[in-house]
Amino acid sequence: MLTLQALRNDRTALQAALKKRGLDAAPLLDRILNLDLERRTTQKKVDDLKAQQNTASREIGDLFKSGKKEEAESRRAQMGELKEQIHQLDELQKTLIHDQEAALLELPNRPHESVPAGQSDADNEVVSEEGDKPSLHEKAMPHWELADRYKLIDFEAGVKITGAGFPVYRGKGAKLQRALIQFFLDRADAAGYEEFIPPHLVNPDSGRGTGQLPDKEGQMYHCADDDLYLIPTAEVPLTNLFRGDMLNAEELPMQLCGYTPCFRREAGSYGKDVRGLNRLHQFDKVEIVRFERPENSYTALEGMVEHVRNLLRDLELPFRTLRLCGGDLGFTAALTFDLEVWSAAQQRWLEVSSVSNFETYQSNRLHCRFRNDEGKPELVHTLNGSALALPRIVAALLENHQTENGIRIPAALQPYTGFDTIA
RNA sequence: GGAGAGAUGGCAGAGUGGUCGAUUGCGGCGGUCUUGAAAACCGCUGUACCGCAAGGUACCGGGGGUUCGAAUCCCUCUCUCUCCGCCA
Repeated sequence: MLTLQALRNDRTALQAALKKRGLDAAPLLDRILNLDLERRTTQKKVDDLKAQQNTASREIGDLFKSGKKEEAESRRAQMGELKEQIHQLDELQKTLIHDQEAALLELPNRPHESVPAGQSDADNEVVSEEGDKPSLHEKAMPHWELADRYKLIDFEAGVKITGAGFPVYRGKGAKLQRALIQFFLDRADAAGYEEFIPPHLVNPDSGRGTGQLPDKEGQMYHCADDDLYLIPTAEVPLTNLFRGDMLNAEELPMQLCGYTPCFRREAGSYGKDVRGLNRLHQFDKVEIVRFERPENSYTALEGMVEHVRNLLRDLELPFRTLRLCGGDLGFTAALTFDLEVWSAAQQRWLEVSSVSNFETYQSNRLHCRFRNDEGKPELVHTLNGSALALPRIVAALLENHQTENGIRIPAALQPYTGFDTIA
């Protein structure tokens, strides 16, 4: 969430920035600032009363010690009303803080100045496009047919043992998954990201830390008996690693990566969008995460995008980079670049990576800080990106590299698969 | 699952009802000394909120209670550790 300070300091600019999301933040900002004013007034009152109480208590203690018992007793008898007043104001203060916190949680992150205004993904800005879209032979198929033909993925078996959206990978299909994971992890390692294997279930505090809770509750699988959530992305456990911590300034930037399966309920989709590997309830992903000093975070973001581009180049996939517009920008992000690969057989772009800078939006909720050069605690900037999510990469690999004699494995991946063709 | 112990500042670790926001050590910052560094010595060093400031208030795992007054007593929850049981 945004800091109250950011909101108070420069409300006009904030309101203008949020407009790029298509959000009229004025009523919410008014509500928060009014609550803030009331909270401060109450604070002043209650602090004064408590100061009175503290002074009186000290004096009563002194009276007892110096043997003036009667005077002490009479002073003590007078404290009741003061106590009651304090109690009531304390309760009011709690309500105000709670309401203010709740209102603050409703406010999305402030878009970076480079974010274009816009309603939907149609308004995203194409930053660059790279690679040649292949022209396929006449009998070319979409990936779900290829997966079936070469016995790489068994969608029906997944439906039987679990349900739709839980594919079973088999044979070379399974090996391809494992090869991609290893390939992505090796590249992340070479780029300086330390590998982590985090838990795949997290507690509610972690869900709140990265912003999945409370608003996106329905998108995660929940284990009710233990009140744990299946992670929708490794971002959740990786970022929460440092929840509540004071980071060592010399250790910044911190670069983490991790492979995990990801679980998403994704209710409400249908049609070609969810066909085959396009949208799944369980999928694999390698995630990269950075904790940065604020002044470096946008340079770091560029670096992360370039890291992902290099992966796509090595996989010989045509791709483009989008700068998300305000309307398509995630709730918690200040700036996001999406990377999309061209799906030749489906004739459409598939999102394979989303790289974002959250600035202090996550770290404020996480209470994750470092000591700046003045020795003062300061919120870090957090960033993350997929590097990469597997299913749509697999879809594009199958479709774009298909020939009449089988599917060609890109050279960079062959050391990992141990085969150069799927036939 | 059973029994016991514990949770205090960046870290370690004292503190069992009244100048305790908290002794001390480490770490960090500044200084003396030194050509420089180390060592030694001296000093400073938590966070948040209110306030122009002076200052005030809160925070010793979370929540509640007792009391004029709680890190300290009581209740409760969470977590950690040790031992036992079960298990990959």
